[in-house]
Amino acid sequence: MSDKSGTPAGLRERKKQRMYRTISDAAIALFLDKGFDAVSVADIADAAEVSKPTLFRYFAAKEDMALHRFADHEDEAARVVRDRAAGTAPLTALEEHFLAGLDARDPVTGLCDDPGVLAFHRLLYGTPSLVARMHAYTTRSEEHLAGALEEAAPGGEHGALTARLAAGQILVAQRTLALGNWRRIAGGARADDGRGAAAAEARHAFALLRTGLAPYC
Amino acid sequence: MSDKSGTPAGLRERKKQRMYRTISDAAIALFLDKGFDAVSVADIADAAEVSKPTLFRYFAAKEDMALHRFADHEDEAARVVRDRAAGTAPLTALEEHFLAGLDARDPVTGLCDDPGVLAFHRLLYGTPSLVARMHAYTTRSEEHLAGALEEAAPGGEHGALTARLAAGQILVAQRTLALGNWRRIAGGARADDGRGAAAAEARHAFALLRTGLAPYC
DNA sequence: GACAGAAATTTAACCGAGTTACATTTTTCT
DNA sequence: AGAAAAATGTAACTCGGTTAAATTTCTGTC
Repeated sequence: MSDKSGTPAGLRERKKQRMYRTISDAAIALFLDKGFDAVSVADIADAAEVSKPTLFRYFAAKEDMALHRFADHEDEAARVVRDRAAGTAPLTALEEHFLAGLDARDPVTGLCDDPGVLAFHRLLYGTPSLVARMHAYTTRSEEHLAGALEEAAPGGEHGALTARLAAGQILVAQRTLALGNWRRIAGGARADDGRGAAAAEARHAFALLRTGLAPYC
Repeated sequence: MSDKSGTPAGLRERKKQRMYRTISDAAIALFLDKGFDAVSVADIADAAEVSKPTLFRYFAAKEDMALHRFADHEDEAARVVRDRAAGTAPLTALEEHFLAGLDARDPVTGLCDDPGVLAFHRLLYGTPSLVARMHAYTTRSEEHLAGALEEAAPGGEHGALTARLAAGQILVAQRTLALGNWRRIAGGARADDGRGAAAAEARHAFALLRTGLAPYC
């Protein structure tokens, strides 16, 4: 039974996948309860019922046990660009995707007052080493998006450079919007009440991306 | 003799300043020679002739011993905006400053083939933990620039948001340009030969900031 | 110029993240 | 069933960073 690539039915693979989740869940539960720095990897190993070296065969660093879920979204922006409807501009697709995320209270938009999500975001932004580690994910995200953008509008005098610049600017805009939303939520605002303002801000940010930084020219 | 703030003539203060440099210099020399990970903080302590706890009373982390010099440039962009000539737009001032940096072979532009600078950049970009740590500096730089931009063009519907977005976009553009320049230098190009292309790229990037991401609309 | 008190340094021990070597178990393939 | 391969556990280790307490060095006053 060796079905090559595609859907690996290997029992071992599924066990590995399950172990990822088990460790990640145990770690996040502990982090939320006591704070990142107050939890040792030995505590996590105990909770997940594995040994310490095994922990680090699944995750390269303690931080990744908390951030694992972000890895899945690493190529989200790139996918939105690649999977956009024919005739739709990349920026339009990204804007609509972000606005849809706002409506769905997607945690990555920052506009989400679910207590669990709120606690997780507080953990994230409140722990410098997690913020630092997340930057690595952002950087890869940027590279993926740059690749997708260059496919979308290839050539040109500075095609590759333009794609990299645009990718960086788009992601920095999304990050800025999400941080602003989260700050309001963390300050006690309710997601439902902030939706209108958040959408207006998002449209403003994308308009700025489209038409440039006129206020500073 | 207690001359308060201003220029602290304290002998102790000057000793402290000197110690910063001594440690930083010793650490960077060792890093360049053997690589960041192959140097232990004990090695640095020996070279700087201090004890390990003293090391960490001067620097919060091993990474900061290499990055200390970047802290000085943390508010450079903000200063350029604040100190611009009357009647000059912030973006214009920043563009001219970057182009001047290119001409001066300023290391922060990436266009510098001085062997020492090249080796340092190779160390920097080749060491993930240094890249991660540098992100903290970038973030603070962004906040400073956002503050300066809001002073420059206050008010507006989304004034504060616009300033934060612009700051992020400007710095991501500079970072992208510098990385591109460095990659060419690291690939063997000479700074003198690359200056024209680098300047063209810089102008292109700032034009994009001014007029928006038309290619993706 | 001696002296009391504050600040900086050293020593030694400690904690936690991450790694390594090796023996043991579990899974896969034949 | 059985051999090869992969995953796990144990124990010990390295290294970054911190802490406590004793000691030295500097500052300012009488």
